[in-house]
Amino acid sequence: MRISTKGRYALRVMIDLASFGNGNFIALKDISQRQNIPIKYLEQIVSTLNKAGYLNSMRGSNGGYRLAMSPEEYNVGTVLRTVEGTLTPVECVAYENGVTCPRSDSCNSINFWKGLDEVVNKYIDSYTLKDLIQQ
Amino acid sequence: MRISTKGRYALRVMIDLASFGNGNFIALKDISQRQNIPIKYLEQIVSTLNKAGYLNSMRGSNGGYRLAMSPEEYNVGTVLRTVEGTLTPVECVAYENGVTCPRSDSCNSINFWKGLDEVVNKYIDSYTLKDLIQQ
DNA sequence: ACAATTACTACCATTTTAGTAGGAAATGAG
DNA sequence: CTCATTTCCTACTAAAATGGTAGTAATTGT
Repeated sequence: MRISTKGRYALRVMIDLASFGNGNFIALKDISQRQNIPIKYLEQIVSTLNKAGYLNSMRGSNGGYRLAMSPEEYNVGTVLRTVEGTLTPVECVAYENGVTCPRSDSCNSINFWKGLDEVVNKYIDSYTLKDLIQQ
Repeated sequence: MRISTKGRYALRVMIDLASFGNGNFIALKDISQRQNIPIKYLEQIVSTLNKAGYLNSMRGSNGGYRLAMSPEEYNVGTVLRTVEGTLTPVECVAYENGVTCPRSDSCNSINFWKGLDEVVNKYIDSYTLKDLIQQ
């Protein structure tokens, strides 16, 4: 039931960009130093966030990343789901379009798990990046 | 953010005992067959539940396990936490008696994570074993 | 005595996590 | 135009966690 470093680091990157960015491009080198996260690992995480459209990037000297939107427009849940892949507590909750678990007919717990998935997502979706910065 | 097989299997064992037990001792062999879970793996999980006092056991022929209480007295959250170890989304939330994360002074997210921990535990604690059986 | 069952402990293959590593492509500065 | 700096892309890897297997001792009813 743990959030991996990818999820935690992703939030820290977003918080860092929101706090120190001010609309300018920030190099990963700087974020890496401030947040004490290996730059090569950061690259991978930021790449995912970038492809998802949450960041703007620029190469070359003076390059870096910046937020694509303002902090209150980022939903923490969206960011976490993007880098973590999925947050469903059990696999069957993630099943789609008609696929069902082989045990589904005798399963007593599916509604319990779906409910857990719901409260988790509802909670993390109730936070924006701005909320985190203001802590 | 996944619940491991230990947690899922533990719930299925408890549900099985509640459904087929009727106060009698049920051998793991039977539960293993009904639930299609390897008996040797079940032994480990059930051992944890037994040591926690949730089950009564008897050795020898006609031996097995039975619930130590009635289904409505079991809290699903308690069972899950017992077999899964901890359910905290990030390590620092589990810290106790004064131990703090080295980043705690610059951390914006601790309250967010604590809140997540709370909604998860509150939800799973709102279910009893009886609730699951009645699904 | 013996078959059936729990109790205990060690081991192990696979998957996931948390990185490392190397180089290509782009970009601004000089 | 060249060079330092930075993102972009892909492959690799050590360590930990997961999901079991395996063997054997102890207990109990028949």
